Amino acid sequence: MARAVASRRPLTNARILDAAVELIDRSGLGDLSMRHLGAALGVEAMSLYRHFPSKGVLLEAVVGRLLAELVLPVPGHARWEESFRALARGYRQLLLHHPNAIPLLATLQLSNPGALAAAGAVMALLRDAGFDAKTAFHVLATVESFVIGFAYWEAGTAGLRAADQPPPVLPPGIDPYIAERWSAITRADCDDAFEFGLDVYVAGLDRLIASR
Amino acid sequence: MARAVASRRPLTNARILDAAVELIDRSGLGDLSMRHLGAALGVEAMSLYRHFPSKGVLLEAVVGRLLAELVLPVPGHARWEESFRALARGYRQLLLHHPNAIPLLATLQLSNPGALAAAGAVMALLRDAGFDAKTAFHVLATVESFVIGFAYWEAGTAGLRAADQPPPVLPPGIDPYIAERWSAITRADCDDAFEFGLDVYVAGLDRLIASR
DNA sequence: TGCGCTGGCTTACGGCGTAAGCATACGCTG
DNA sequence: CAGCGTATGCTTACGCCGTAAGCCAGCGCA
Repeated sequence: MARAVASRRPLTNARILDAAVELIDRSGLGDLSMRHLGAALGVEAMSLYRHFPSKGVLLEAVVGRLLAELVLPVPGHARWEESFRALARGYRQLLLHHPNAIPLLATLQLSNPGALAAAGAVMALLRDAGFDAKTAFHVLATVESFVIGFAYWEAGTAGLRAADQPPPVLPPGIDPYIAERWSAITRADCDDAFEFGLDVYVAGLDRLIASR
Repeated sequence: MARAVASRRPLTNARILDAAVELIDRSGLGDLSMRHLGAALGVEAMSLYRHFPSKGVLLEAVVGRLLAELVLPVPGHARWEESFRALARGYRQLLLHHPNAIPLLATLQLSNPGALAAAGAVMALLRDAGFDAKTAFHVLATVESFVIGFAYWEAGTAGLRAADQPPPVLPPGIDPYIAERWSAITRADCDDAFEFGLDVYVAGLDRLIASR
């Protein structure tokens, strides 16, 4: 029966991952089941297990594929602050480009080769700028946290609720600025807030350097 | 059969939420199924639907319960930097106290009454300190992002992998400091990194204020 | 020619959220 | 005290899920 299309180009690792990313982007993490993914490829669910031993491993590979999209800074190509900002912005863009995958990236990136490569690039960048290893590591950890946390917040706040029915009921006594803004945060607001966070962080870093 | 224990204290909203939090803390989000939760309470899964219309609503209530643990700053009680740091630390502690619930808090806190109360407290704190509403909102968004992102990273990196079999294989060419540290990040390292992030942020905020 | 390998398919199991309806027991009204 | 409505928990059933186990067509090589 399915023999009719059996002459189809065979499944490959890359084809599966492409389909998985597309499915996640279109329908969200919750709809990424082995059966759906198989159906998207014209194949039965169990066939996928020829290529990935479990769904968990497949998800790790998805994370690797997504992180590979990240453009890493060329060493010594610009002032470190600029490379630093560019990397943070690039990471945010990557996350916003795949908002449904953010929980995945937030959870699984540890020990992922792609993540380690990115981490190494940041470390090199900061050490070239004169930071000692420990401080560079702290910067790495805190900035990565900030970007992921921000994208999470942003996707949840400004993204998901775009076409919701009611602006969620606000309990009384809430801060007036929040009450006004909360239900209509725009992308531009988020851009502003993100750049603000970067400004504050870089300024603080500068001061810390200066005071040593 | 279950009639034997039918004289048990009846289910209440609060009792269910307590059991849910305990179950999450002990066995993780993945094991929080309606059947398990029911079993933990000596009750069938479907009985829970008398008290919560769906699992999603129950999870939102869990988030509310957890956020209620957060100690909010008393207005005008200390220098704003101190209140600010205390709140960030308290939030981090709350998250680390329930590491398995972090994905929940990261996703669901928007529009949650508890979250809005906390947000309002931060806004009040910052406006008392002289920030204009827009800046205060930016600070709120970025700091909240930082704390959640950091706790996520911390729980995943330093927490979950505590008793893993092999330190995960590192691809070659990785940054030497990371290679050395990655597989054995201690809680103290995380404390340092978090305080470092706070220091940098507050310093940057100071400088930004001064330059106005 | 034959044989083993590759890459798919089929079936089946236990667990999930939850829709629908049943049974019990408590508190109110008369 | 009798009778009944309502609150609360139980049972059954449906369609999902991840995946273990085994089957089979067709290809490449000896």
